[in-house]
Amino acid sequence: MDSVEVPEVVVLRLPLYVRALSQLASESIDVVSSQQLGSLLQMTPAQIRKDLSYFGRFGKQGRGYNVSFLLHELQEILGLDREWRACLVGVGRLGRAIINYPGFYRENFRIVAAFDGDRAQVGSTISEFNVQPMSELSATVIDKNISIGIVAVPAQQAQSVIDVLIQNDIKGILNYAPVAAKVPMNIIVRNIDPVLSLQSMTFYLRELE
Amino acid sequence: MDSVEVPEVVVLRLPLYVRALSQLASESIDVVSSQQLGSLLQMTPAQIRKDLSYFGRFGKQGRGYNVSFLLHELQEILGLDREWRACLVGVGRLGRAIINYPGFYRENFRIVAAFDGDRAQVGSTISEFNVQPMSELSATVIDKNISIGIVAVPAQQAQSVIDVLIQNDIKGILNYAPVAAKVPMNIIVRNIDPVLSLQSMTFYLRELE
DNA sequence: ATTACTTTGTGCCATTTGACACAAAGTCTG
DNA sequence: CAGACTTTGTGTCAAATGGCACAAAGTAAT
Repeated sequence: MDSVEVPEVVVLRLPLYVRALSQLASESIDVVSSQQLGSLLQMTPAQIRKDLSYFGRFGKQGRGYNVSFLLHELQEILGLDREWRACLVGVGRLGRAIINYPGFYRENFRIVAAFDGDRAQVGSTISEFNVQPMSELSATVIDKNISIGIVAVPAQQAQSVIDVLIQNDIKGILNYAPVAAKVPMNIIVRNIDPVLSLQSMTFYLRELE
Repeated sequence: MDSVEVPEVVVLRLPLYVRALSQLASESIDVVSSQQLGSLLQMTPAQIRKDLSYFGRFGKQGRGYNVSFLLHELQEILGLDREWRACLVGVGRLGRAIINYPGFYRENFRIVAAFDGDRAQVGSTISEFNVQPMSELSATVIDKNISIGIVAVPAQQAQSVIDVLIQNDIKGILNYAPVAAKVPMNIIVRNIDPVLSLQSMTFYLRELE
């Protein structure tokens, strides 16, 4: 099947296609060309076609791509045709915002448990979640079939939290802490770090003044 | 000076170096080699040296880099040796979390105004901010010398908000809305989109089950 | 049916990006 | 101060990435 390894950059773009296609589907648009998709996403049609060609031949010459067909194919490729369960670690300001963010739920990501290393937080209730101590992580991950850990603790504690998650067989980590996590190669980490984004932005803004 | 254009990938990595160096400085470490920095950040020493070489010769052979010197140099290169003022657009759940996030302030990014297109929100007070109507954006941007716009409105309204920001001479946009913003080339956009991150993560998690 | 379009999938090439490896320059030890 | 290390900065090459351009395959209109 995948005789050639799919480059990671390609995988990173697939969700963009999924989002654009969802949008088109919701507008009852049946067919879309790589041209149109490209102008929606600000990228060249050739890149879109090439990305898709890693996975199959989804289009029709002279016509384009069937929106709902391609959408479903991509969702299946990305594993979005199922529910994913995550646990949150850290229920400070950031953690609470994450729990209350409806965007995860809408895309079939379920936060099903919340942990905190701070004794003072444990036992409190945050929007229907009972905040559990880290010692219960092991049992809860198995019990609730959790595969993703969301890290929202201060920088100093992040690495040790990540270590615990990995020890408990978590394979994917969404890291909001401002640290470069050290993890084995088979663990997938995604960092959310608005400060880094701003700090690279100012390099270009600076030149304008 | 910059006879060769600095690649954007390099600029994106500089903030990582700044962060690591800050960490080292706070531990009173005076000197660091590209080797050590590399193991901290999980990258090859050669890449670090090459990245830095775009901007100057900061190291000493046989010794490494002076931490506080290199830190200051990079901060200056990135324009982090000054304060940057931003306005927030959208004071829903996400916007409120952003306002209350102390990480921006700590790194010299100041949110100095908050706007919302929703009449119902305008006039309310959110942690000392008076929420202003979009009609006041133009005057406030000039008045408060704002150069960055932080977009935290629903997807549907994002593009029009971004258009307004650009019309008012905002050159950098931190976009939390799940849309591919259409902007002229001279505008710098950084997207914060945890759902996209998760959706590319599951591609790899899926293979494990 | 024929002709003029449209659009895909991909071979090919140019550009970008990353890593190796080494001379040059400095440090350290005895 | 000599010799063994260490480490930078960069020339060179290899790999990854992106875009062009075109044959093949379809559509549409007369």
